[in-house]
Amino acid sequence: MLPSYYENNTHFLIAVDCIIFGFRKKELHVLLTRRPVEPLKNEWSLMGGFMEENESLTQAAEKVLYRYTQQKNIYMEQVGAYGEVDRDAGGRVISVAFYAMVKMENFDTSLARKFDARWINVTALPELVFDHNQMVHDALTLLQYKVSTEPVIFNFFDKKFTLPALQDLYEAIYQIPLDKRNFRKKLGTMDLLDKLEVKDKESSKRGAYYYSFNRERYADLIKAGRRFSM
Amino acid sequence: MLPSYYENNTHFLIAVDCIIFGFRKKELHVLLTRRPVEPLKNEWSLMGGFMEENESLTQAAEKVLYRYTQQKNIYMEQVGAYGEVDRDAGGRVISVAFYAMVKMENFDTSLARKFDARWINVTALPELVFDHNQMVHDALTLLQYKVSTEPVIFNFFDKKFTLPALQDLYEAIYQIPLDKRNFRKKLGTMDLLDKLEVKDKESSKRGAYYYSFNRERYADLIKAGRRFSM
DNA sequence: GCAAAAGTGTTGTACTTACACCCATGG
DNA sequence: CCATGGGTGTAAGTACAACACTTTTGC
Repeated sequence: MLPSYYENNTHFLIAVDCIIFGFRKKELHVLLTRRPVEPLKNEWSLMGGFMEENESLTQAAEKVLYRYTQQKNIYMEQVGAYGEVDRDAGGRVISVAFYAMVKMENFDTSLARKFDARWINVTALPELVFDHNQMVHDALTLLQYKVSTEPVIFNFFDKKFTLPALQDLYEAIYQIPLDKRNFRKKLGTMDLLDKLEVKDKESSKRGAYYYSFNRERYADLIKAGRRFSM
Repeated sequence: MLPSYYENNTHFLIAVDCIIFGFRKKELHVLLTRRPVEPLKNEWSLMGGFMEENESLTQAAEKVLYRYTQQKNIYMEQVGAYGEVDRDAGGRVISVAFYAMVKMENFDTSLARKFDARWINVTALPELVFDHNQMVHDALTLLQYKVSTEPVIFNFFDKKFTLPALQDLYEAIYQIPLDKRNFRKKLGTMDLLDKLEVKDKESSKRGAYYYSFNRERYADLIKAGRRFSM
């Protein structure tokens, strides 16, 4: 039996909206869909869903992510809660936004048809429903901060990546060009990447070496009181 | 009439919890209270309240801040939403945390008696109810970031402040000692403070000059593409 | 053989850190 | 006159920014 102090208060619908980021061909994309229900049916929208009774906010977000990507263990972080009274034209809904980094190389394109989902370049977003444009903006700001202070950018890749691709990704996130030599020097001084034997021959004739992120050396760096910085 | 797509979903209690920071005598404090209701009645808790029907999250937080401080226009920022299933022993409640910076010099001590409120040094917090310790920790992390990148620290003062007090405050927030000369040099290069005629004679015999933050010059600095950094 | 992308070092400048003494005043 | 906190500059080290040419290879 719940205390009446609790139950005499208003109850609210809670939604979770996910800003799903992916990287391909030098561009940072967001996974959008055509909103399947009224109001604003068929307008562009983030991937979302209502929170259910026996799940945490995090679990609700994981559920949404799994539904639209079929991937598990996606890197995800909360952006914040959005609670303006009129933010959702369909009713009083408080929404909690999460951003996620997915490996687009693994993305199942049949999902796109099933959910009417499309990857849209973050620099060319259409008008989204409700406050979703604001959410994307806030998510990108947070993403910029995160990838500059923690080695989370590697979540966009499936284990290995080339340095040109990594630089392209940082440039797409920061939305500024970076100097190639300075970029590689800075990466080099942290000594966190392992150069692999293989090259990516798809995006150039010469081919670029693949690298992988070394978690053990990152742990050592942190233990030594140093920090990731890009 | 609401679409059934909306109303067929579970509704939740939403609370707002405020981490109210204040600064006095070289120490950063948080305003705590003894929880007035069951469960965990009389345990240490943040200031909070349930969200009501016709208010935004921000308005709900402002309401809580006003109730416990009687101050308006308090600088406030959202920390995030907390939604673990068992986070509140009294029922299923999603809480959104906000931190606030208040001017302790203006604080009305009669409020302390009325609400059983006490300022507690942030380095010596007791065990708080639910996930409130986590909220304070997250709020402090965010506060550290904010005061290093935006000139928001001045919200702890009522217009004027001395440089020793400002340095003490940064040290209390960062929880590391700072070098006095380097601190003043860095402040000086941004040229955002106006030296006043008057001195504070309370905390030393010689007295320290008061300064005030110059909003116009800060706007100019931003316009010039530069940024606040401390 | 040439276009297209990968890879590689140096130098000047700006910022950060470390550090010690004199000053003003109330008691 | 002395204890207490306020105020001031310099030099070394580190990090950042700017910049151009050679290498590889598919076509």
